[in-house]
Amino acid sequence: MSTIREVAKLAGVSPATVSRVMNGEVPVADDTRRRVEEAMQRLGYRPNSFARSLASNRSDCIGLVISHLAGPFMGTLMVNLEERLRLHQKSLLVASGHNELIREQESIDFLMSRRCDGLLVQSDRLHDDVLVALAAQIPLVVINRRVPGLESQCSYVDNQQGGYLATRHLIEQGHRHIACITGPRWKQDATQRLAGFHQAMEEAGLSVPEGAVVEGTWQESSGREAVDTLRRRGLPFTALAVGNDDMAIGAMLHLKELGLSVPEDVSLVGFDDEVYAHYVTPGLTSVHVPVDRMAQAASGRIMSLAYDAPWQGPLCFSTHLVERGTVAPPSSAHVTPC
Amino acid sequence: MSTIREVAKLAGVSPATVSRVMNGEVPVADDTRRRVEEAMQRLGYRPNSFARSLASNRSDCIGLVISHLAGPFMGTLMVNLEERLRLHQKSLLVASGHNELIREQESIDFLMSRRCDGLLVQSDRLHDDVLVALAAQIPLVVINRRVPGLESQCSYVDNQQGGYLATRHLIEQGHRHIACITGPRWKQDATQRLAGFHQAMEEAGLSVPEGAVVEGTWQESSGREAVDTLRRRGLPFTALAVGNDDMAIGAMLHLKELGLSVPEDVSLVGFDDEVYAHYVTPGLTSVHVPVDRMAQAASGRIMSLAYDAPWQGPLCFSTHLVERGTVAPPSSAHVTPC
DNA sequence: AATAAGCCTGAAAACGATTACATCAATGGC
DNA sequence: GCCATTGATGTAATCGTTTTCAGGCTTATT
Repeated sequence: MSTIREVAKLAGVSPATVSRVMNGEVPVADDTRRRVEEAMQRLGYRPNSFARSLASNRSDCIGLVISHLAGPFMGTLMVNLEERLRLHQKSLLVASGHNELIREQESIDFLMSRRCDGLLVQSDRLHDDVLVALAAQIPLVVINRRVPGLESQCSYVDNQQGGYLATRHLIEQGHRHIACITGPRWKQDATQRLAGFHQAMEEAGLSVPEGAVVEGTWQESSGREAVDTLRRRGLPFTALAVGNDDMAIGAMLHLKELGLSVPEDVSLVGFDDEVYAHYVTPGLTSVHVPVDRMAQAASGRIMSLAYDAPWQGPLCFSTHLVERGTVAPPSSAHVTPC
Repeated sequence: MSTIREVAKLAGVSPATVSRVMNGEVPVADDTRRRVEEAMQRLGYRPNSFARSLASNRSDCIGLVISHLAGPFMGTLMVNLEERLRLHQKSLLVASGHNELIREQESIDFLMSRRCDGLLVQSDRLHDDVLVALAAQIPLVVINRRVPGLESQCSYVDNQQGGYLATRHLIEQGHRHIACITGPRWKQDATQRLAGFHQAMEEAGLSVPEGAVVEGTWQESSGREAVDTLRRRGLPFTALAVGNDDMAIGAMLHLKELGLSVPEDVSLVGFDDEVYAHYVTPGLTSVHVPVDRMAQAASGRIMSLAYDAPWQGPLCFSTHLVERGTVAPPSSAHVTPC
């Protein structure tokens, strides 16, 4: 493996000049540049990234902490992040939080000890103030979450607007008795979606009876259980606004097992618009989340923070409703299906 | 940020000794070790990974090339890889091939220029000989593919056995007219699964008529199209062995639209056992692929190649059938449903 | 023609670890 | 009691860049 010195020698210049040719900030005479480039070519020169980092104190790496790598839209997230970063010759160093607070913290420590130039963090568990403190130490962008006081470094989706959209759609179809299956309360996206539900109900002058909101775990199974819970509580409902697609599908399959049909007896709206949302019959109406745009914004923002790249654009994205087959007007016969 | 020299000074030893304490290969007196550790603690010392890499010519990074990051089991794959590597304080550098040959090659170049200590490659497009040549340059483990001459560096699933399992299951249920929807011919896993199909058919003395095998694209839509193709060809079939779950679900939904019921009129077996395989009704019977074990083996193997870590274990894993509701004996009335 | 203002380039000092080699003391075998 | 071995440590070279500083050469300004 050849070094910058060998290239310099072959081109008849100093190592400094070779460095300048590579980094292209400082002006270099055309003739010199050509000679250096030719020499690099001839030797198949590859700059040593360790030496470069040591001298420049830059790693050209961006760290990514994901609370759960196998989660729903992590694939889409990573594709978009990786693509954008690589355009700028930056690498993506990935660490998983494995769904545990302590491991998320460890991941951050790990990536910091690797001296990443910036950090992208997708985490529900870390406290707001931990993130604020972190942002003071290193260029940071928070993904899929809004941290008060750090708005300009958070790329996220307007989950409340999504919840509102889903619920208003049900209301517009004539539903008055709408229950809600929400995600874990400690997750920001879950509570925001729930807030949107309440907002739409209130706006329509509809009351949300005690017990009409059931907390699930995001898992399909908890969607099934939530249906049982609602029935046990004896609450009448003709529609369900559900916090994500998995729970919605769980609820839907379970309703069918109970002999109720969707959307005739119960209408349903999911959230996330997963690829498999239309695998159920009828296809699940759901709220689409623009993960790709969120990821692109996050990478743009981290580039601007870590490398002063020019950047502008929104950091908060709104959702839209994808109508399939799980919503219909309530049949008057079924206003009280339980 | 403090340096090794400051630690050495505070502990009253030489930098070399501090280095030895950190790396722990060479013996250090207990008393000295304690003093050094205390000094590191006091200063909050973090070794500079750039300097370390430059001097030791090791990056402690493993590169991962994924042909398509958002693909089906990439999440599971990455969780397991990351976890194992981090146990050994190694980082995972991720690059995506974005489903194009040229970008896969670029990804490899990119990771090589980063001087990763080893490479994990999941690719269908790169030629066998490219991979063999690559393995001569850098510790390499190929994921989900068997490269002739590189068997000891490939972690993969026995797709043929899986295809065999699926087809034999259909045969055992009494099916005689079985069609197959396969993935793209140029993908090794697709052809292997198809080979398993042929093996089972042959073993049972069943012929595979011309046109009974339709090539799809792995996408759900191509499953639908394949059903049309088969019907257009006028081939009688009572069962379908399908190359993956998405196409299987596409076929299933389309059969229903055509007024055929599953499994009464047509039985179906998918492949991959995706989380959403049971979202369709009835749940899709499918072949389970042990991605986690494949990933664990891959990380163990790359550790052994790149860092001489002890390692042993299998690199080829077999699948098993997960029975749900899409397979039943053929009803004699429907031997020729088309 | 003298001076100033750019350009372009080279010399050399970082950057902060690892590691080959040397040293010295303590131990053990004979 | 001598020599060889082993263990613990220090010295100093090394890894391959980037970057500061200084200087030489052009060109423009007066």
